[in-house]
Amino acid sequence: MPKLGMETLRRRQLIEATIDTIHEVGFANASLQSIARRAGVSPGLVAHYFRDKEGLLEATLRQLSSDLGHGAARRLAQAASPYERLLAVVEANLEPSQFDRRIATVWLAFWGQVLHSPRLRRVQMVYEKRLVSNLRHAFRRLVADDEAARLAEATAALIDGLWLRATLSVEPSDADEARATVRRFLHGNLPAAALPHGA
Amino acid sequence: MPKLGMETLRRRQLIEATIDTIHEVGFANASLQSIARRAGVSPGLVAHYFRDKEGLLEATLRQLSSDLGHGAARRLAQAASPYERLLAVVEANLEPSQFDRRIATVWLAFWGQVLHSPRLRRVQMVYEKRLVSNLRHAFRRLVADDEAARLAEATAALIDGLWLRATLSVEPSDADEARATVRRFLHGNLPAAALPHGA
Amino acid sequence: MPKLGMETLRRRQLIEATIDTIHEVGFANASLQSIARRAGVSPGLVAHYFRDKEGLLEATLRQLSSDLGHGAARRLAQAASPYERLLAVVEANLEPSQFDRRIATVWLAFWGQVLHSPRLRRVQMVYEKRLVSNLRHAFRRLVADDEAARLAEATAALIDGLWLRATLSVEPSDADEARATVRRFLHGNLPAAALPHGA
Amino acid sequence: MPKLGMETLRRRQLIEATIDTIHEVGFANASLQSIARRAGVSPGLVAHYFRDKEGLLEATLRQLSSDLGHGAARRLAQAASPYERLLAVVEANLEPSQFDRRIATVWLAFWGQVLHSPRLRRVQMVYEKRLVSNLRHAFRRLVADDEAARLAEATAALIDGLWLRATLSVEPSDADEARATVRRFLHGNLPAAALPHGA
DNA sequence: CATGAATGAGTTTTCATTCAT
DNA sequence: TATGAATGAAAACTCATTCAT
Repeated sequence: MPKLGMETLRRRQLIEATIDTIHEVGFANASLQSIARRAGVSPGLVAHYFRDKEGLLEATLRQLSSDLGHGAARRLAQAASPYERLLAVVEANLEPSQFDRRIATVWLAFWGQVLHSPRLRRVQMVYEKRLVSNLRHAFRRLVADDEAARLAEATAALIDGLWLRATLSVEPSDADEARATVRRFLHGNLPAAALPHGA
Repeated sequence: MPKLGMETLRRRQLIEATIDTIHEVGFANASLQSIARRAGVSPGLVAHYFRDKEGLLEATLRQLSSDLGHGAARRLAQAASPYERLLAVVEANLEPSQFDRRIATVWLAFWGQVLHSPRLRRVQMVYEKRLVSNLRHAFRRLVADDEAARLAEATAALIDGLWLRATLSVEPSDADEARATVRRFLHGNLPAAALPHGA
Repeated sequence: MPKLGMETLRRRQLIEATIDTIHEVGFANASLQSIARRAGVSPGLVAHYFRDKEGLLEATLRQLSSDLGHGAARRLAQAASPYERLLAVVEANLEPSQFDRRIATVWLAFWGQVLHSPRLRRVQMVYEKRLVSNLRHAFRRLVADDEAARLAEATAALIDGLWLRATLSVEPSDADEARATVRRFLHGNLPAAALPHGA
Repeated sequence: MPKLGMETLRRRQLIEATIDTIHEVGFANASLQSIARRAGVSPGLVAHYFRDKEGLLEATLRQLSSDLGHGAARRLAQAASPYERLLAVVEANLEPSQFDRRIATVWLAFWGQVLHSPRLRRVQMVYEKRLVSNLRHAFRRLVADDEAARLAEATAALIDGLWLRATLSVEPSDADEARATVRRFLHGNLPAAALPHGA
C-alpha cells in the first residue's frame, strides 16, 4: 500500500509553490517546471494531482479565495451588531495579510487572467459576489434597501480600490490607514444611531 | 492635416492589434505572431518598430495611459472651479470608454503584469501618481492639506475600485452610476461652500 | 470447471482491456495507464504480469492469433475431405467474429507495428505461415505440388485481402460474401472431381 | 524578400524524411524531432509548413497515394482494351516500387492508424475506392454488371492481399510472381474473347 | 521598409517504469 | 499480490527572435 495522506500534503505543497512562483516571476513566467522545482517534486506530479496546469491554478485561486472567506466568516461570527458586521468584512478584506506582497501580487496576477479563463472566472466570481453580499446584508439592517445596495457597492469598491492601489504602489502598504479610510466612509454614510457610542 | 508617416501608421496598427489581441485571448496568449497576423504584417516587423515584444507592450500601455491622460487634461482645462476640477478627473477616469471591454480588459491584463516588468511598471506609475496628484491639487483648494491628501487617496481608490469591480463583473457596466457614486462621496466629504449652488 | 487462478484471471483482464483500448483509441494512443484504468487495476500491475508494455502487447497479439488458430483447428478436425479442409481454413479466417470491428481493428493495428518489433514479429509469423501451410496441405491432396503452392499463396492472399478491405471499409462487413468469393475462387481452380457433388 | 520556392522544397524534404523515419523506426516511434533531424531542419519548421504532426502525416499519406494514382493513370492512358486496362491497374498496384520496403512498410504503418484518424481516413478511402472503381469500369466492358462488381472486389482483394503478405513476409518479395497470380485469376474468370489472342 | 523562413529554447503534457508500502 | 505515488525522459507544440533577401 502506498503512503497515505500524501494527497493533501502534496496539493498544499504545490499550491504554496505556485503562489511563491507567481509572486516572484509573475503569472506569465510561472512555468510548471519552476513550480515543481520549488515544491521539490517532478513536473509530472502536477498531472497526478491537478490534471493540468489550469487545474493547479484554479486550486491556487480557490485557496486564496477560501482563506479570505474563512477570515471573514470567523470575524462575522463574532460580530454583535450590524455595524460590527460591516467592520468585520472590512477588516477581513484589508487585514495586513492581504497586503502581504506574497499574497497580494498573486491575487493581482489572477485578476489579469480571470477574464480569459472560465474556470478561474468562476472562482473569482465567488469572491466578488461574497464581498458585496456580506456588506449589503449588514447595511440592510441600518438603512433602506436601495441605499443599502448603493452603499454596499461603494464600500466594496472602496475596499478593492484601496487594496489595489496599495498593491500597485511601490511604497509599503499600510493596512491600518486603509481600514481607517473605510471607517470614515462608513461614518459619513450611516445614521448616527447605527454607529457605536462615542464614535 | 499632416500626412502620417509610415512609421506612425505602422506603430498605431501594431498597438491596436495588440490591444485587440490581448482583449480576445488574454495577456498570456497574446503572441507576436497572432498580433502581427491581426495587424496584417509579418512578425519580423515588430522588431523593426519596437525592438522586441516588451517594447510593443510598453508602447501599448503607454498609449492607453496617454489616452486617459489626454482626456483628463482636456476636461481639466475647461474646469472653472476646484469642484469642477474634481469632477473632471472623476469623469475622465470613469467615462464610458474606460468601461468599454476592449480597453478595460487590457488595462486589467497589464495590471497583472506590471509588478514583474520594470518597463511596464514605470508607465503604470505615471498613471497612478497622476490620478492622485490631480485630485490632491483640487482638494487642497477646498480643505486642509492633510484632509486633502486623505480625500485624494480615498477618491482615487473609489474610482479605481468602481472601475475594477465593473470590469471584473459579468454584468454590463454603468459608467453613469459609477460617477454618481463618486459624486455622492464628494458631496459627503466636502464643505457645502465647495459644492455648486443647488447641489 | 477448474477455478481460475488469480494469475490467469488478471492476465485475461489485462489482455481484454488492451484489445478494447487499442480498438477505441488506436495503437499509438493506447497507454498503459488507460489500459490499466479500463481493466480496473493499477498501472503498476502490468509489470507484475507482463514485465513491460511490450510483454502485454505480445501476449495480446498471441491471444488473437491463438483464438484464430483454435477456430481453424476445430474446423479442420471435423473436415472429412481435402475440399472440406480448405473450406475449414477459409471459414475460420473469415468467420463473422474476425470481421467484428473490436477484433479486426486490433489485428490491423498490430500489423502496422509488427515490422518494427521483433517480439510481435515472431507471433505474427506464426499466423502467416500457418494459414498458407494449412492451405497447401489440403491443396496437395487435390493438385500437383507446384500448383498447390501457387494456389495456397493465392488463396491466402485472397483471404487476407478480403478481410483487409472489409476492415478498412466504412461499410459494414459481410462475412458471407467474403467466403462466397473464396469459394468461387476455389471452384474455378480445382478439378471438378475435387468438388463436392452438385457444386 | 525571402527565398522563393522554399515551400515546395521543404515540404518534399519533410515528407521524404517522414517516409524514411517511419520505415526505419515505425509509426509509433517516428517523432517530429527524428523526422526533422533527418530532414536537416529544426523541429519547429514542421509547424510552419504542416501546422502540426497530423498535417505532416496526412501530407505523407497523400503523397504515397498520389504517386500510386499517377502510376495507374499513366498506365491506363496507354491501355488499348478493357483487358489492358485491367492489367494496367494490376501492374500499377503491384509494380516493384510498391514492394520496395521503404514504401511498403510505410503504407502498412498508415493502414494501422487510418481507423483512428479521420484525416488519414479520408485520404485512405480515396485509394481504396479508386482501386475498385478502376477495376469495375474495366470489368463492365467484359462481363455483366453484377459479375463485374464481384470480380472487381475479388481482384482488388487479391491485389491488396498479395501485396500485404509480401510486405509482412520476411522473404524478399517478387512482384512478377504476384502479378502472374492476378493474371491467372483474370484468365480464369474472363470470357475467352476478352483475353488477348494466344493467351 | 518589409517579408516570411528558420531557429532553438521553452512550455505543457504524457507516459513507461519503478518502488515503498 | 496489488497499489498508486513518483520519477524523469520524451513528446508535440509554441514562440520570440534573427536574418537573408
